[in-house]
Amino acid sequence: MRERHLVACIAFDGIAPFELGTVAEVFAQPRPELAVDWWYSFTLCAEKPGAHRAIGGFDIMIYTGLHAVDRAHTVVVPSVPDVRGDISPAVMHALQSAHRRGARVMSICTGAFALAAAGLLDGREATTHWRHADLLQRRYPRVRVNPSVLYVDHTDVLTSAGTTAGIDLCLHLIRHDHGADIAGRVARRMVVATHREGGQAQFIEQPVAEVPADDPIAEAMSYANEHLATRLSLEDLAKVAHLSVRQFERRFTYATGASPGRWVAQQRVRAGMRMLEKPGISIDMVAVRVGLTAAGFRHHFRALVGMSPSEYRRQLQRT
DNA sequence: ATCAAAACCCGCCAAT
DNA sequence: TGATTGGCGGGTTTTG
Repeated sequence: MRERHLVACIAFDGIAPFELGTVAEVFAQPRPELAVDWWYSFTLCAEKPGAHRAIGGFDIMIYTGLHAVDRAHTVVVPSVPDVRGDISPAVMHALQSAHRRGARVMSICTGAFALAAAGLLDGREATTHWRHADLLQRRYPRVRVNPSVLYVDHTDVLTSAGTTAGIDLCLHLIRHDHGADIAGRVARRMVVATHREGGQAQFIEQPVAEVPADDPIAEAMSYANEHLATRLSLEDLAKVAHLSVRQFERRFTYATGASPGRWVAQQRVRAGMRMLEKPGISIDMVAVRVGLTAAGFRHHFRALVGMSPSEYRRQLQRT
């Protein structure tokens, strides 16, 4: 058992409970079932310990001051209450010295404003909720704001977009710390998508779960997921949904943000990715299992993941 | 790596 | 009258 990995999360008055909850769920929840040799130790802290009002009108009692940040290996800022307001000097200083010490500093949603105020994003690419991207850019011109990704990872500094993208970033960190297999199991425990790539457009990707279960589109989606190895033409899927091809296309795109063909290709790559995470199965075999030729699988994999299947697999070994 | 054929995607629009 | 539907054309993407 190596030294405990300390995660300090900084809260403010007006804290966003969802973002905070995300971080707590990922890092504070004990995971004995994972059988990893270390896990995180989570501390919620604030400049002034005591009751802090959360969005929704309830109070969160915080017992620890910013000194928790001084010992943390990872510092999280899940949101700031006012994107136009100033960050207190004490918080800025805590972030700066944590970063100087070599701690990882990450933000979710508007938390990027705190990182930017502390100067940690100067000259670097960063993201935040798309609604505040313009303001972030205007207030901190030296930050290269990219509003169309889910998260940006600079290893030492990480930023993520609105709300659920924070989950993606947390899972991304777990993937880095513990490997894709563990990250996938945590994701499955949380019942969220295993792996949404950081580079994906914020608007395009929508979880399947947002489609009501009795929706014909949802039926076509689960049919597709269960029959990835087969052909799955537009016509097939439209038939499953009991819709005309044209209407199916239209409603599918409306429901998911992606056209049927693209979505199916994505599902194929994702399924292939999960298979690649287990050693032993050849890439050609994976391709067949997800309904693509080897060349087609490589092609789509690279387009979606940004690296070849073999690179992806090699990268997992190194963790 | 290249290329033709097939499939997909989406604006358009007449018919419900 | 406004919303929904579904066929068509043809530019774009995928496949083999």
